[in-house]
Amino acid sequence: MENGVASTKEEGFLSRMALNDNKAGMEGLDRDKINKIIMETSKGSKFYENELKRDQQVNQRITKMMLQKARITEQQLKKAQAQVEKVSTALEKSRDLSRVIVHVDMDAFYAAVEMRDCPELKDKPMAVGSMSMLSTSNYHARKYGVRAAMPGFIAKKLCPSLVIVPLNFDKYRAVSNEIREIFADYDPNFQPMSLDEAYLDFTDHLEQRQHWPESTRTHHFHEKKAEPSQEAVTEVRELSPVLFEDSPGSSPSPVGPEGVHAPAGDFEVFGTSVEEAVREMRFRIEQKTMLTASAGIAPNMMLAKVCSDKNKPNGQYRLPSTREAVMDFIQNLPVRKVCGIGKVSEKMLNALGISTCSHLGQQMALLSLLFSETAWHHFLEVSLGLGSTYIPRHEERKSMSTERTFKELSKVEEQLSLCRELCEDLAEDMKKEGLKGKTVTLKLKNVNFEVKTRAMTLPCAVATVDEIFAVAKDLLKTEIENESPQPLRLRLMGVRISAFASLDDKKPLQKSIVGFLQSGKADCSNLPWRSKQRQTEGSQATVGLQQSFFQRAHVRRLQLEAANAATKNEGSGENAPVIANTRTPATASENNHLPPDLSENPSPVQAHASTSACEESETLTCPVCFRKVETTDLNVFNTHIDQCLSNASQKTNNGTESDTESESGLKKDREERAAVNKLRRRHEAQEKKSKVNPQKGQSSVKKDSVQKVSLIKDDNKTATLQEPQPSNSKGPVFVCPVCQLTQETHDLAVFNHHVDLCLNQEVLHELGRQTSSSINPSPVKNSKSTGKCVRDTPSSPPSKKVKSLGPCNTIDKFFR
DNA sequence: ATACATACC
DNA sequence: TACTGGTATGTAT
Repeated sequence: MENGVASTKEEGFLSRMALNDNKAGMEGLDRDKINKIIMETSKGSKFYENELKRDQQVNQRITKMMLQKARITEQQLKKAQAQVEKVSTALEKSRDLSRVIVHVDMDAFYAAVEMRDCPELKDKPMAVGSMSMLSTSNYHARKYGVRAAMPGFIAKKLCPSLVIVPLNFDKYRAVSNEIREIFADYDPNFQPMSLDEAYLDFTDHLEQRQHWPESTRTHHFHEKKAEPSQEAVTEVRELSPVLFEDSPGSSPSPVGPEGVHAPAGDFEVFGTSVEEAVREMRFRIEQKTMLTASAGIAPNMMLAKVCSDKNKPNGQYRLPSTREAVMDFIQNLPVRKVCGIGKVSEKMLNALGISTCSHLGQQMALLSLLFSETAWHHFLEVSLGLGSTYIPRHEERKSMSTERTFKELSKVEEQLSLCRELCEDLAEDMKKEGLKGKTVTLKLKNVNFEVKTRAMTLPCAVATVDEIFAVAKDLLKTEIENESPQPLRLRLMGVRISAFASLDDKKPLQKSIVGFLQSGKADCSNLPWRSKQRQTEGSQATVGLQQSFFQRAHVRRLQLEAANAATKNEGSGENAPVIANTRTPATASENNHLPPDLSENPSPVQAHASTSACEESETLTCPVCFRKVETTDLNVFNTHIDQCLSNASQKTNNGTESDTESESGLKKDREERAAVNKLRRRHEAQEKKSKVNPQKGQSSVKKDSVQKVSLIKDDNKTATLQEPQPSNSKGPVFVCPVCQLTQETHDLAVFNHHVDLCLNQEVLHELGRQTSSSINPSPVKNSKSTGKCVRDTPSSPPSKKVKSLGPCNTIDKFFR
């Protein structure tokens, strides 16, 4: 039975084109009528044709999946079931209901702002955006089926009286800043997801709040109304733009056990419960911005997100922190509501007869055979109502891009100049953030909506217009050539830059240490497996230490700079251009049938680009004095650092302190540095361990999955193993994150023990570098042990120099 | 490393 | 007339 597979093309296709009515404010619409209008308006357009094509591709994927499903044997299924149960048990064990996570989301944000600022709009269906694309719509308009991501011209067909207001980002950003100030009062580490949305961890706030006096929980109405006797609730509503007719409404604080009641007047006292705290936050948002927000309260992020949608607009919903409540809540939840499951996943799951989370749970064995490991793990977590209980710190950006849609562009000169413009914009943005990246990607969309990306990675990071354009132009040229004599008929072009080398400085090596300094957590905040890890006491402690150490280093640097004001120092290499001469792609750049523009090209760029060398490969920057040391020899560099350290401590203590004190000052620095490293590494390694074994320390989830041998997976969809695995081996091969040596054990405890030893070894090294004769943790079994714990980054290839460390390993400990 | 697809706002 | 733009991540090669 081909149950679920779209019986007709039309029907299946609707899922892609049709109105998405699972969002708030869309209940009880005339769906069929709306869909008919959407389809009729779209039909025959290039966009429509392309969507059809993409839908076919999804259908093919589904067909393939169904074939795969048909080949599954009982045996396989049973085995898979066992596997799923194992993982499931481990996940269950890791369930943490102790956190109170809140997801806040402004109601129809852009539209609400525009309505607030233009009362004329209040009673009208309106949307923000353009005839080509809408960003959001108000609740009036939603009744007509008008919604975000719908082109304005279609929206107009649905609702001819629709008023479309152009975007005004600066305004939204300003409002966003206002609400973020409020968020920070409840969770200083809140995570903004966009201008109008954020996750907060209320746990700590609530603890504090229990001891707060009423006065601290009292908040005033911003505008004193003429009729002060009115009930607070009513007043709140009057302040808000008319977004809701039949909205659940936040304000009527249910007279909960703690609901301290709102006295009539110009203020309200909020209780100490979660609900009260969240209600208070929303109240303050409304008072401050005259805009309403909705919120979800749950024990993890995934659930909080779903909850915030539940009583939208201007409402909130709390899911109690019990396993039972969570499981009940999940049962009938449509999979599409879950963050991360979009149109396509939904359609594939539907094809398997899965539309709700309970189905998901029932079909896990099957899903584990048909989907990638990451995918089915996600499904499994969702089906158990699990999600992240830790709100990760805002991570550093990984890419930056700019793209533009326009009327057909086919002339080469115009394409080139547009490309240049994009590069200019991008370079400007890069400059603002002081970024440099190694990979430049060109994105093209032709008039048939077909998208292409072409990328090139340079040996060194770049940032300037000329550097970026030099690459983008070559990529574009190549595409033009490949298509010729036909022209490229473009409707969109974009340029992206990624693979950032470093933030403030250009040295890749510098990144870790500077990032560490700034974030107080080094790069580990970037690591993918960080997400579930709660910050440890240890890393908190680091902050203080590292500041004292690095602050002194900074002071030292300033001193030196002052002293050497006249000397060359900075200038020479610092801003040297950075394109390597190997950059130019081997494509036949000249000699072709291109208009002169292509070969004419800014030769200065070329010249500039090809003559400049990778400066970062020539020098290292001292973490103490922050000056460049012109050497590639790490021993030399380490000697320099040692000198700097002793200089620094001597200078600091100069005259005022005795020799012994100075001695101890030096020692203190060293110890601090060691401690910083120790803690940081511990933190990192902990997290690396948790990649193998993600759930808070114990019980192996990933381990199980690592052990999993691909069961079915003939063609694609092979389970990705964490480590390359000898095909015969009976288990995973663990690689120590510290010494990078392969540990051939299947026992996680043994492996963890090894890692701990390795870490301790490092600390010992750090503390008594001169005296220590290495105390090697005996690798459980190692392939090429020199006995030294020389670390090597698993992912980012370090410059060779770091690898080829001599006996002194100060540096590789320092950086990374 | 590159290309493409999916997802989110 | 007209179907975005910015970022991240997963999957396949």
